[in-house]
This record gives sequence, structure tokens and C-alpha cells, in this order.
Amino acid sequence: MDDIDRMLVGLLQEDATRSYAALGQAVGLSSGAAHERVRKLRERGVIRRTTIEVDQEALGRAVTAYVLVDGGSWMGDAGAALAAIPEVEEAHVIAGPASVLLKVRTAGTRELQDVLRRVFQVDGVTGTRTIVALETLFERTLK
Amino acid sequence: MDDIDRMLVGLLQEDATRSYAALGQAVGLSSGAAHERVRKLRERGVIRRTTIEVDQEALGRAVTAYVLVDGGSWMGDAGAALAAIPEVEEAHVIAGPASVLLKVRTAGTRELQDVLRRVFQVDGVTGTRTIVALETLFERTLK
DNA sequence: CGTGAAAGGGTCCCGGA
DNA sequence: TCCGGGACCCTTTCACG
Repeated sequence: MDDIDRMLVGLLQEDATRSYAALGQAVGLSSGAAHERVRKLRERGVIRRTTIEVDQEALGRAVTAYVLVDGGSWMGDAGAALAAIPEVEEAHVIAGPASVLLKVRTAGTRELQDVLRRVFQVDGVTGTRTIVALETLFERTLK
Repeated sequence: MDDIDRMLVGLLQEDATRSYAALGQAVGLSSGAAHERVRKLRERGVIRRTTIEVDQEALGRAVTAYVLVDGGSWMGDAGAALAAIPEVEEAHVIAGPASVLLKVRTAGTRELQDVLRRVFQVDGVTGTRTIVALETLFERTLK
């Protein structure tokens, strides 16, 4: 995990369609060496996978909301129960004004209401507070 | 934007290294036709770009936090001012207990404190409340 | 851990339906 | 809009430094 590895990760975050030849040239290595480094970054799990970034609105996901979830008994795997709700994009156990914070994306407010109902049915949940995003200023990948 | 397009988007979200031949086979088209559809999805902006998913901890980003930002005058482009802080991954104007919600990733709590200081210096900001993630149950791409 | 080259496969652009 | 073919580039591997 040296500076060259960090450069390769940065370049691939910007555009993962770059060829190994171009990557190598950018960091001062042959295509073979660049290929080998990227292979190892994948192997070690630094690079999890290569994906596409999708415009969620174009796919009918117009509403973004954050949900603060209250409740005490997080010993049972609430994680799995929350993961079973397809509209939940993230779930974090938090320090602060609630137990868990969710990021949720739905087609509309009606569907959001439905997701909240399902969250409420998860074991140990005693309440939810929802924060709706009116406008997303930006969502980006770091560095 | 028909069912085939949606399938192609789903397949590429899972693994963007798939060949057009494999994509075509999966949706019942030739490699050329699959290529053409994906090209148009990019052109229309449904597919924004192809990237890699990086293990943030492996890159020295151990702390994830959400910051509720208070303040009234969001006419000046606070968006640009917030985007100038590299540790801010997302920024949303919200309805609820604050004006803006940020997602922030830093190496440690010391760096988080530094980010909060810079957020406070943005025009119109009157206060912040920070929610630190103790454990991330999951972060995934939808569908 | 790096290079350079060779073989196989994929991308990408056609003419035609 | 899709198919099939072909030229070209890239990936992937390997012997060697």
C-alpha cells in the first residue's frame, strides 16, 4: 500500500474503464506491473469490485430520506432484518440521538411510508424519525 | 428504458467487468446490440460512470459521521463551499431538524473535529450537531 | 517486483436486414 | 433496433532481469 497503489486506486475511482497500459503510463510502470498491482489490491479487498454509478432518479428513485431508528435490543441481528428491506441503502449503529441511522431511497412518499412501516416491525424498534432530502447538493466518491 | 435496459444496469452494478458478449447472452441479445444499449445508457446519463468500490478503512478512513448543519441563508452557494471540504462525501438540503445534512469520512476523531471547524466557517452556518457511526451494518448499491 | 513480448479474447464499428 | 463479421487494441501470462 504505497503511493503508487494509492494513485492507481484514485485513477480507477475516476474511471474504471482505463486500460492497464494507460494506468501504467500514469504511474510510471509497464502495463504488466500495473495489472499485477491492481490484481493484488482486489485480492486484499482494498478494491471490493468494479461497478457503475447510476442516476437514481432516472431509475425511478426520486425520494432520498434518512431515518433515525430508536430501540434498545440490538443483540438479535437487526442488521439482517434491515438488509431485507430493499430500499434501505445504508444502516449504521450510531452514537447520539438514536440507535441506528438508515439511508433510504424510494420512488415517492407513499413508498417511503411503506418502508417506515416495515422498519417499525423489526424486532426492538420503538420509534422512527424521518429526515427527507429536499435537494441533494452532491453525492460523490472521496479523493 | 425498457426491461432489458434495467437488466443491463443491474448486471453492470453487480460487476462492471462483464464483457458485452456475456451481457448480451444474459439478456438475449448479440454483443453488438448490448454494447449499443449500454452506450446509449451512458449517453443519456442513466449510467454516470464506471468506478471501483473501495474499502475506506483500508485507505485510512476509519470514522464515518453525519453532521446536521443549522443556518438560514442558503442563497449563496453553500454547496460549493461544502464541496470544497474533501472529507464531505454527501450534502443534502433537508426538511426537518436542520438545514443541511452532511456525510463525512475522516481518518480519526481529530480530523473530524477539523472538518467541523471548516463547516462552521461556511457562510450562514450557525451550528452543527454530529452523529458518529459506531458500526456500519451495511452500505450497498440498491437493486 | 519489474519488464517486454506473444496469444487469445474483447471492443467497437461496419453493411445489411 | 438488431445481427454477424472483421480490424484492432487490450488483457493476461510467462520467461527473464
